Amino acid sequence: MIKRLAPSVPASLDETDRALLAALAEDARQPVAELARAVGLSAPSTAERIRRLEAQGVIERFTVQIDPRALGFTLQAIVRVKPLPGQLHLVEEVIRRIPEFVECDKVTGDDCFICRLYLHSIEQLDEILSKVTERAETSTAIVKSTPVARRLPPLG
Amino acid sequence: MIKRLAPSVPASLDETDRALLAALAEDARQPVAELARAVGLSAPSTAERIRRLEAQGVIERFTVQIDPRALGFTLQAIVRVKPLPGQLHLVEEVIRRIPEFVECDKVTGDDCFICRLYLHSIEQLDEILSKVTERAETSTAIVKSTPVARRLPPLG
DNA sequence: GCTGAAAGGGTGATTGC
DNA sequence: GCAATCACCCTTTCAGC
Repeated sequence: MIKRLAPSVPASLDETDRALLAALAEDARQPVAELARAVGLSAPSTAERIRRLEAQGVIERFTVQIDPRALGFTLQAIVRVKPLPGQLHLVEEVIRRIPEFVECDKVTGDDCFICRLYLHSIEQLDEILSKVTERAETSTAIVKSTPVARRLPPLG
Repeated sequence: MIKRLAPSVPASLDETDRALLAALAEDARQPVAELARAVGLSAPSTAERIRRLEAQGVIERFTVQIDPRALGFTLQAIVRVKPLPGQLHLVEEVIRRIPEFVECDKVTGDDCFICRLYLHSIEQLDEILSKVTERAETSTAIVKSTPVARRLPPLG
């Protein structure tokens, strides 16, 4: 396992690093030789850069992207959650414990949390939200389509 | 490259598949032999399952998770966007073209789009939103913390 | 589905430029 | 930073069970 620096250490990335990250994001399993060709370096140099990007914490992990629909999650909802007075921490804990909440951000403004839910059915939405509505007001939006799927931020 | 089926083909996954996906999500680079140990199968069988999961489209891709802070994106915002009459498609196109919008869902309800922005500074927020506000009303929330970072949906 | 073995390829380290 | 080499490990594929 590679020793990582603190995550917020400012990394100075050149054009090659950015190209490398883009290529890795697309296919993290391609051979180093192929990556090297893509970024215009030799294989050893490329391998070295990948190690460095990992050590710097720029690359957090190598992972697989899983299609939620293939797992039966045919529905996505985005829910804004505004805890009732005194319920903030408890609401956060409840959300954390319900695995269908696949993402949750605490934000400024009236709605304290904005969360993403993966669901098998619309009935399940009701079932899950009922665990929250005793302690918070919720506002639900069903995802109809995704014009921009999670993508890389600009690397340039 | 592996031939993939349509993404929405219902995959019937057993416990072993789910364990395998969880292990891969955590570290997609670990040797098949290690994965095999984790799920209690032999290496060849495990490799075969991974191939099948790819062919079924359950695994969409092998990728790297990149820390946006390491790229200098110290700020995240979630913006609800409600296009003015007749501006829906144009707004969608504008969002698509601005790379700082790293995610955008079209949803039911009054706010047509819910988007995530990666930003270098608060000034940049203003700059980017100004490209949208001619054609839509926006409502912005700044991310203060992330109680639940993008995680796997329940595999059970 | 398993084991065992063989073949091929990629990786990682080293050396020298 | 590059190129070349070498040893090692991993993967893949094939038998046979």
